[in-house]
Amino acid sequence: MLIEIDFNSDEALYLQLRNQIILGIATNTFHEGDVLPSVRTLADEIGINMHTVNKAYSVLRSEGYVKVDRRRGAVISVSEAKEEHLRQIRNILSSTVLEAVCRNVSKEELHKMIDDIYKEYGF
Amino acid sequence: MLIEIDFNSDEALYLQLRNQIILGIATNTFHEGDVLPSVRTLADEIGINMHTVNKAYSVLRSEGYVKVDRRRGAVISVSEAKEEHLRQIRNILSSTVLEAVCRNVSKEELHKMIDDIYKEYGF
DNA sequence: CCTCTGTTATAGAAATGTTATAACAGAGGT
DNA sequence: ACCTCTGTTATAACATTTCTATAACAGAGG
Repeated sequence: MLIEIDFNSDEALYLQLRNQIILGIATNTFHEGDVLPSVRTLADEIGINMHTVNKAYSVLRSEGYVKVDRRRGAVISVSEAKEEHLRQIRNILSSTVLEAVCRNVSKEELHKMIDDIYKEYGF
Repeated sequence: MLIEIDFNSDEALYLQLRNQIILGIATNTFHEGDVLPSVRTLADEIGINMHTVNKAYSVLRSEGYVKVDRRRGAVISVSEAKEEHLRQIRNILSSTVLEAVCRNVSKEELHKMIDDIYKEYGF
């Protein structure tokens, strides 16, 4: 998978990397059980430090997207704690809804946006 | 309005403040034209530095939630550049949708969540 | 044994967040 | 005129976070 990092972005490198990997999982570029490149390999490919990649992997592990095996490396393994995921996503959505309400964006418009995004990615 | 700041949160103080004010606007605690407390007053009330409040106000201004008048202070004035707001909200939603897809959260579940959040706030 | 994993421990540089003083210009009230 | 209230600007200092750089360690496999 092509990982694209924008060094001019104000988003932290390890978060960009996290997001790219989540994108990869969502779009089926990475499948359950796939092994991500080692921290050193990926760091070299992207041209960043090993520890930055390690931080991204640690975040992904703590969020339940990968399991890290000392011998095999980081393996895609999406947690199935759905209740917790729902809570987490609800939290993010809450902020978005508040901003939408301020901007006179209706519930229906948000629904449509979500549908559009699903279509856009072909889900 | 009661502004609640959590000093143990890992979220920056100025962002917590920004979010609380957006919450206030969304829930109609703050209305169009209302004047927010001066940076010094609010800083004293909360117990933080004037510049931190100023940063929150600056962010809110750049995002189109308030207009800052040198004589009157920060006045609630929600921008009406709806196209831009839609783009912005769509961006935030995109990340959320990707995470949802990874977690096997369906489009319908997201719709329901949004409806629930709207209900929760009484919109 | 050698090499590959992630992990840990330091250390330093750079950027960001927060606080602290101080001063300025503009507007309103007295 | 004077005082006081706005936001704004300019410094400075400090803590935290982010990113890099080296180095070493333990576990597993060839």
